[in-house]
Amino acid sequence: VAVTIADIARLAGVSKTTVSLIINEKAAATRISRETEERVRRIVVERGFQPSRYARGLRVRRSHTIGFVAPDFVNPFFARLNHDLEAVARRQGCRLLLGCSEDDPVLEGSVATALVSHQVDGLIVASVLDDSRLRKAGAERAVPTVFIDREIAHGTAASVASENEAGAAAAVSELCRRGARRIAFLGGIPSLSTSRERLLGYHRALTAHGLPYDSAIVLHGDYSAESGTQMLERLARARAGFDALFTSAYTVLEGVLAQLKRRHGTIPPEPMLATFDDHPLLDYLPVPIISVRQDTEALAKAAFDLIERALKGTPAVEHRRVPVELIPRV
Amino acid sequence: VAVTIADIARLAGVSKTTVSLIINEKAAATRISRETEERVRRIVVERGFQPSRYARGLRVRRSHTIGFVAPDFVNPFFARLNHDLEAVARRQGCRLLLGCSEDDPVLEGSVATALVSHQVDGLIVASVLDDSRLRKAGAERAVPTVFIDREIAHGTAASVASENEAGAAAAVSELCRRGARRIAFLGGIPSLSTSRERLLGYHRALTAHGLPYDSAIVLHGDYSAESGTQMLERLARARAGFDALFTSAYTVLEGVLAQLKRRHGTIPPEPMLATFDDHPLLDYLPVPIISVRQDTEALAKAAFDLIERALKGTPAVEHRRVPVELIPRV
DNA sequence: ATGAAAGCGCTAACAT
DNA sequence: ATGTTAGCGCTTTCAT
Repeated sequence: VAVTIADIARLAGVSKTTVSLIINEKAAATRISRETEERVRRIVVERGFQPSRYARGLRVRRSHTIGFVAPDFVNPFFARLNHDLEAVARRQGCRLLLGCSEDDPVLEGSVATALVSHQVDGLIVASVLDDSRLRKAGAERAVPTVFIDREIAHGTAASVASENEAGAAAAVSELCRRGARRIAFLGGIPSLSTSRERLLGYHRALTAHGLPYDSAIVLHGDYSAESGTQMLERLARARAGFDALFTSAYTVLEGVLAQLKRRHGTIPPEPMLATFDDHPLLDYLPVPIISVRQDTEALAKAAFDLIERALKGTPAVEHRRVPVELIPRV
Repeated sequence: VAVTIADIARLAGVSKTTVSLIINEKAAATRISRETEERVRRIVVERGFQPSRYARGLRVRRSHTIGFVAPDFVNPFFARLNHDLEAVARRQGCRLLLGCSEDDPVLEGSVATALVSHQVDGLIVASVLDDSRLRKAGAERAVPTVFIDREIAHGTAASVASENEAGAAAAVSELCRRGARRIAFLGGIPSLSTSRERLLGYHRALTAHGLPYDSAIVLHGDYSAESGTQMLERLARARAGFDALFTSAYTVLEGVLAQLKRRHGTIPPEPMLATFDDHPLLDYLPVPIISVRQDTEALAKAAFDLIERALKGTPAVEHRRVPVELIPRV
């Protein structure tokens, strides 16, 4: 059914080489005459010829496809990241091939392998793997990989992430400035760099404001709304008082809000709330929620930049950090 | 670098045929002895052999890849759709290849073409094309295509969409039941089936409740937040009174909320608000927003089902509708 | 129960 | 300025 390069060649009365050179814009070498080029191009358009990526990929070993694996594409942070990655891919003439890990290390592994077998030119992954599992994962990839959002084993593979520590510190400081004295920390998967760094920022802000660190009000779970709900319940049961709450991700905040509403019928003014990540609708809640907005566009650009670099044979293991924006909401 | 089927064959002391048969689970024909199979499998695992999709695709004409083009992956509806499509693709051993149209017909065309040139087995598209442009678009695809969310030219290609009319009618009826007498309709791109059908539902609900249809409070724009803001401004300037507002998509609602907040400093209890689409955070707004939740999982499943069917050579042009859920919020 | 060989559509080195 | 040819890694028909 599909028309091949051979068809075009026959139709134009030239060789496949000639056609190939023309469609790949390599007629530049003045090798091909103006008129042959015209003629061939006309026929190409006429017949709607589309070179097969498969045949080409088989030869050239470039798929113009890059893989993106993330735990969840609904989470507004990853949704935006996804959107922005697609946009920069598009500008580069690439396509994004998706894989969802559901924050499950095993699934992540199989999904990444699947993408590799699809011959992606590069892999961008928001990984749930902790450092211990790294070597195994690293081994199976001959594909340029950059870790995004979550940094794995500093020093092994390139990565791009937000300034987690500074962002968390800014948000927690803002809580302090508003008079909070006991701020609970509801974290995500504790082994991930995001959680660790945000906890560090929390700690730093506490210290800066002369507040003590109390592990009784520092909880961990995973990055799901249910986990947010559960952590808040645990906190309540423990009767360790608190007047403010910092959630380390949007999803966790969602769970917290659900639980607050369930308990109070509405979102009460106390505890004060701050969160990593942002969402437009936060502007309209009855209480002012301090949030930290990540620059997904910059993250996306940086990730591609690193992939590009690796593809060009400069496999520098670089770690980039992107600034975040504090949205105070008064 | 990569290990090929020839390597495995050599290592195992068998032919490529044998290896191929084994990795494709076609040893079932008892053709291959138990022990050869074992041996080959061991070596495959040992060497981490991954057959090249390109070579295979070249032969078999199946990429196990399907394309998804949507206007925006941040919009929570499309984010969820994207997420769910990835999940069902994964279960089928397929991957999702992304393309964003930004609700621009030209971009949509080029992005769809790009996906086709990547040899996707099928195309799922939330199209911004209106009926007039259809023939052109349809022509370039020899690829099984199903339109999702937005139905193009009833009768030409398969489609899956929500019960837009019923959903809108339910939401608007709920507004009536709460005492609304003049309900404004803020639509999206008027040529799209979603807008038309939701408008129909609005109309039907009005009629059912004995309310007149007044075109002065029925506006159209596009599916962006800015458009929501502008429509609300136009409405205010026109001084055509209204006591309730129905937005035909989440994005439009976002723009409306932004404008309301800008004007009143907060979201006022009047006008009453209802919208197509849903978001978890709507639960926590200070005013009860009636929303209509689409069943993205069902949409995703249906879309794949139709693609599957077409691939199996039953190219029935089918139009599926999936029910929506009214979330009243009192 | 297994192998040889042709060929999918393309690119690129090497003629001419 | 243009053509020949040898693969890329795989599947599949046809032998054995």
